[in-house]
Amino acid sequence: MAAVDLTTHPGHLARRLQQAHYLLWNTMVSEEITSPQFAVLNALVAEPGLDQRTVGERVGLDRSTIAEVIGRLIRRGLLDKVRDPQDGRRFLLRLTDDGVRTHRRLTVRTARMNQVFLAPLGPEEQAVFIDLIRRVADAAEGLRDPASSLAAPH
Amino acid sequence: MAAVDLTTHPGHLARRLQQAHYLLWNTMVSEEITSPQFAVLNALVAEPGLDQRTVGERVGLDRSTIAEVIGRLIRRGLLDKVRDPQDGRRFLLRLTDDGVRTHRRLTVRTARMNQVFLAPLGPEEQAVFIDLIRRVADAAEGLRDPASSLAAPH
DNA sequence: CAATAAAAATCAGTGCACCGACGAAACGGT
DNA sequence: ACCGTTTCGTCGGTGCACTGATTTTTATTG
Repeated sequence: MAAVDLTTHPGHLARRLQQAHYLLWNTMVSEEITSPQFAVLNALVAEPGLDQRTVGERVGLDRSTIAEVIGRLIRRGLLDKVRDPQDGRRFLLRLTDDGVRTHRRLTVRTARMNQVFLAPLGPEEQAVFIDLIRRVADAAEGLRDPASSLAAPH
Repeated sequence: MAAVDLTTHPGHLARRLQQAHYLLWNTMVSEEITSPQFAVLNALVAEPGLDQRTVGERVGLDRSTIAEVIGRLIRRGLLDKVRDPQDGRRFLLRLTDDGVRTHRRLTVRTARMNQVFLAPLGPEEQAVFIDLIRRVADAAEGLRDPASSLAAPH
């Protein structure tokens, strides 16, 4: 009888929120392009010619994951990857014409999806929600390396 | 130059929030038991003897995923699974002694982790945050089957 | 009571997300 | 010019999450 009420646990709610968004994306935006894939396209619209690692940093994905996502986008012909002539370790990324078109087409739909997603909240609440979630996420992300003496006992 | 500011997109923020929580869980709670696994243990502390599908419903996981999670918990000896004598399709789930101990041990740590996670917000903000995130998640989950004419064009 | 429908679980396939280890390229200082 | 270090990308392994198809068992209906 020592069970906990998970609906008061932000982590559990975060997971459910993310899943709900995943489903809504599939029905309202695209079944072929995922939300992380769109984030990569978007980062390259803003800054063409970025290298792989930096794109991952911009959208919040580690090196392994970004490599997979980029691999899929290249296979679908939305992205090109060329070795940096200045630095042979890097790959420079660039959208294809199809990639640009896809990004433009999906941008409209993401805006509509966001409206539906936030519809249960009033206008002021929506702004508060965005602000709170961003502050928590930012703080937790900054909580990674710094000597942090938060390690679990066992 | 038609790039979007993803820090205003709740879906993108939800993903980052979930990732941040995942990392914090690993450092502050356990590297062996994951948050969804703990949720399953917790559901079975509250209601011992549930079947697999119902546990999935309680914690918000579909049939495929809950099967995998339960498989891991059984392999680690935290859970037992027996056929329902009344209904041969079902498997009834029950915690082992080790499962009960693990749940108790982790409960304390999750509470501490939640404090750290929500620390960037003031006390009232924390309550608002929980309320908003729950309302959005609940609404989006209820948005699944009902004929919903939200389907994407292409 | 047999044919059919519904429900529980599994399986195959795709995709995101992490870690740790590895190889190749570049940089730094001596 | 050289050796050690850092950095970029890859690879292997684990785990969550979904869909759609299949299997087994139960329930329903003609």
